[in-house]
Amino acid sequence: MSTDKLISHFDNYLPLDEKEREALINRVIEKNIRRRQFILQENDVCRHYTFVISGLFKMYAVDKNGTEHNLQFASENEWISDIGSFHADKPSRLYIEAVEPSVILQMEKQNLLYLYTHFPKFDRNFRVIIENKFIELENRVLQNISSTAEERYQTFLDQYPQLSNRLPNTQIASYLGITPEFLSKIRNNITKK
Amino acid sequence: MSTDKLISHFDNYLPLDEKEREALINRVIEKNIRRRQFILQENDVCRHYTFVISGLFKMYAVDKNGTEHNLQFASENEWISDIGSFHADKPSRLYIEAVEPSVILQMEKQNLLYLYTHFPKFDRNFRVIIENKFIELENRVLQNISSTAEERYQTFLDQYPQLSNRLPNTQIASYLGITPEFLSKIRNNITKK
DNA sequence: CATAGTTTAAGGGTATTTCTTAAACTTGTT
DNA sequence: AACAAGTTTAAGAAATACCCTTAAACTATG
Repeated sequence: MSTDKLISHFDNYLPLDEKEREALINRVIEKNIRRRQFILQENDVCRHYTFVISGLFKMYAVDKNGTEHNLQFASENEWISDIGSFHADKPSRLYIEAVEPSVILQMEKQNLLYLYTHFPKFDRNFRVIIENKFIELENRVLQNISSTAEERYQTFLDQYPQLSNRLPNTQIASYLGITPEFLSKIRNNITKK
Repeated sequence: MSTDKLISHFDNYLPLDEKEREALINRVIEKNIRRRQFILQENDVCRHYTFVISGLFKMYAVDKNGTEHNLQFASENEWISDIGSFHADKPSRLYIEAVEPSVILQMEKQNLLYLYTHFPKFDRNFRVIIENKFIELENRVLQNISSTAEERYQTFLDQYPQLSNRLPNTQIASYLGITPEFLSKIRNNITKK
């Protein structure tokens, strides 16, 4: 069962007991998502925390020129959500789109709040989960303000080797904040070395 | 008392009851910090969560050329810490330095863990606190990958007007990921408009 | 409380990085 | 097979860094 993956995801933190497991699996819904299908679109309120069982998503904003800017990727065993929109019930500026055919588990806000209220362990576990995501994001900001595009690309390859195989370079360029043409040039430079 | 500021900080989340307040104030230490004094230096393990009562700090990394890159500022009623170093007990790559004479409250890891274990509300409150910081950081990443230096500067002024008065432009440039000279040019451009 | 020392801001010139545009080519999808 | 999406190349333009000078604004302390 795909809920097993979610249960054992929590083994990386404080493992769930029987009651918590049951409460959790009764409050998530499994969905199959096609490639290019959206689970969040701009101006919609983000209503779910999404846990990826298999597949790959990108979360991005579209600027006034229509250019996409990738804020985050999420693959197996990762959570993805616009948590600003989710918690404030306000329209999102972001899209979340499947890059590969995917299977996900989704939890609505009222259900997450139920878990938080009745089982403090979820507060704890999600605190630690988001602390880790925060650290990751802090490193990314540091890279962005201190490194050249080529260094950022190398770091991306080192840090997410599996992702770099599953994503087209256009998507990686968008994540790094550079144009696909310039990434192509960087790759050419690296090859020559 | 400066601990009152900390207590009422939590009123923005789930307010603390009498026992929680007492547990909290018994586990923090107040310190006066001089301008330019460090509360964390590279290669030291970050041993405290620091809550700023008054004053202003910058957290930054120093690259191989000796250039500082500001990851974060923290003023009144904000938490600052290298949480990666703090939780993993590993040497930090960051400095936290007072930009102004400051008063802080510091909590050691064992005390924070005590609060987490005995009063679930702290898990909850720190989860929400870090969720908010995560959202802020996500917005900054989006800015970094999608906007010009001038746009980022304008956003900074709009978002942190008080900070922009208390910080020299060199520090703001470092936060934005540009050179002080280029920020000076940007300011010149803006004036002309 | 004055002055020397340090930090900050601004300006100009040149070098480097990165973007823009456009076209050709390759690969993947239906 | 046909269309869409992704990659590469190249030339010129724009954004930004780098280096240096000068002047102004702090700040420490004799």
